[in-house]
Amino acid sequence: MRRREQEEEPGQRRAQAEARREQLLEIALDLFAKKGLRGATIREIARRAEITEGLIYHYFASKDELVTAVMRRYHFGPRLIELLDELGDEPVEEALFRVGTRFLELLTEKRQLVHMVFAEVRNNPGFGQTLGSVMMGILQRLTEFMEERIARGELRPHDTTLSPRVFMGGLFWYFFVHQNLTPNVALVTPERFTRFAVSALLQGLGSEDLRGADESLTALLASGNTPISSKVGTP
Amino acid sequence: MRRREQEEEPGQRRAQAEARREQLLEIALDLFAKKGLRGATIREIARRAEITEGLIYHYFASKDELVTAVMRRYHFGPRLIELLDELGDEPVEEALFRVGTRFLELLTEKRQLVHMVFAEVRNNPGFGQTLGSVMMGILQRLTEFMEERIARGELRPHDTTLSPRVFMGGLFWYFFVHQNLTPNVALVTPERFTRFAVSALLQGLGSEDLRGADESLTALLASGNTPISSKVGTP
DNA sequence: CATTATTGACTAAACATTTACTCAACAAGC
DNA sequence: GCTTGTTGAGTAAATGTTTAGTCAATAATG
Repeated sequence: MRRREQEEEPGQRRAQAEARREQLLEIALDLFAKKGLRGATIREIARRAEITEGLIYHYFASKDELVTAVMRRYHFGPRLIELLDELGDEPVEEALFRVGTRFLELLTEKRQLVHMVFAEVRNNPGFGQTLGSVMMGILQRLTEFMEERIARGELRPHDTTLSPRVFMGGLFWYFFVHQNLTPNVALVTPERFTRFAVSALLQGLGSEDLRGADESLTALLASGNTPISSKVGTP
Repeated sequence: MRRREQEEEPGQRRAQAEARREQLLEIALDLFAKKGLRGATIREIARRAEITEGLIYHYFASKDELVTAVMRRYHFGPRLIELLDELGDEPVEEALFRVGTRFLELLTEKRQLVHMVFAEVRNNPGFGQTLGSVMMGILQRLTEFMEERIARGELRPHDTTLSPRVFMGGLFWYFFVHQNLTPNVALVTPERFTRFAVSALLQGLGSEDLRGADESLTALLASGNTPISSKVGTP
C-alpha cells in the first residue's frame, strides 16, 4: 500500500503518521466490537494508544469519521464476493463446501468488524445499507451458480433465490452461535458443520436419482405455492 | 389519564402505579430496541412517558435494573420452548413447517426484544447466557424430535445435533434479513421460506427412496468425518 | 362521619461524571 | 523556517442519579 518506489526515502515522518493512524484504526475496531460504538469512548482509545485525546482529532475529524474510517479500512465485502469466484468447475458439493468453509474462515478472521456491524445495524442506517448490498451480491452470485448447476443437470430445478439463503443462513448461524454463545453450544468444527450443511442440502437438491421419485415435491421446491399436505392450523 | 375524582375506587392508586410501570417498561423496550441500551436515555424515556426523569427512579432503582426488568417482563424463552410441544404425530414435513412458521411468527411478534438482545449480546454477558441456554433448549428438543423420526423410519440416520442448527439457522437468517436489511432482499413470505427450507432439508434427510442410492453420502451425514472428495486447499 | 396523619406517585432542580470536541502552544523532522 | 505530529488544559453538552419538596389518595383516629 505504500508507494515508496519512486520517492527516495520512505519519509520517516510520514511513515510514523501512517503507523499511528493504523494503530488508531486497529484499537478503535477492537473497542467498537467489544463495547459498541457508543460504549467505546475517545478517551479509552487514546488511553490504549498511549496518546492524548486531542491527537485523535488530528487524524480523524470526528468520532463518526473514525467509525467510517474503520469501516472503510476493514470492510471485506469485495473479498467476500471474489471468494465466490472459486465456484469453479468442481462438483457442486466440493464447490459449495469450499466456499462455505472459506466464508466461515473469513467471518472468523474479520469477526470484530462483523460484530460491530451486526450490533449496530439497527441504529446506523448506513451499516444496514452496506450490509444489505453485500449480501445481495453474494446471494445473487450464488443464485447464478445454482442455475448453472441446474443447467448442467447436477441439481434439479428449484427456487434458486431461496436455496442460497438457507445455506448461508445455516453457516451464519453457526458462526454467530460459535462466537457469541460461547462454549455452550459449539463443539463442532467449521469444516464439519459446513460439510454437513452442504451434504444435507445437496441431497435435497441433487438430481441424481430422486428426480422421478416424487414429482410433487420437485414442483413444490420450484414454486413454493402448494401447501405441504393438509391445511396448517393457525391458533 | 386521571378521570375519576370523587369516585372511590379502592386500589385506584395501585392500579395507576401498575399502569405507569407497565408503560415505562413498554417505552423502554421500544427505545432500547431502536437505539440500543446506551442510545436510549432516561431522559427520552421520561419525555415519551410525559413524566420527569426522577419518577423513573421511583419505579426502578437504576437504568440497569430497568433493563433487567424489561428482559424479565418480555422474555419469551418459555413460549419458544413450549412451541416445540406442537411437534406432534403429524408427518415430519408438516410438523417442521408448523413449528418453523410459528417460530418466525414469535420472533416477529417479539422482534423488539430480539433486536435488543442480539445487538447487546456481546456487551452484556447476562444476555449471552440467557440466549445461549434458551437456544440450547430448543436445539436439544429438536434433536430429540429428529431422533424420534429416525426411529420411525421417516428420516434416515444422520447427525441430529447438526440438522436442527441448519434448519433454525436458515429461519433465523430469514428473520434477520427481513427485519434489518429492509425491502432490499425479502419479497418472500415467512410461510414460503419455511416451506422451502423444510422441503429442501427433508429431501436431503428423508429416507424414502434415496437411502440405497449413495451410501457414502449417508455415512457422511452421520459421521461428518470423511472428506467430500479430494483435499481442500487452504491458501 | 369528619378530621387528621401517613403514604406514595410525582415534579423541579441540581448533582457529579462522562462525553465528544477545541485550541493555543510546543516539539521535531523536513 | 515551515510544516506537522503531539500535548495538555479546557468547554459545553449530555448522561445517570439524587435531593427536597408538593399534593392527592388512602388509612387512622376521634
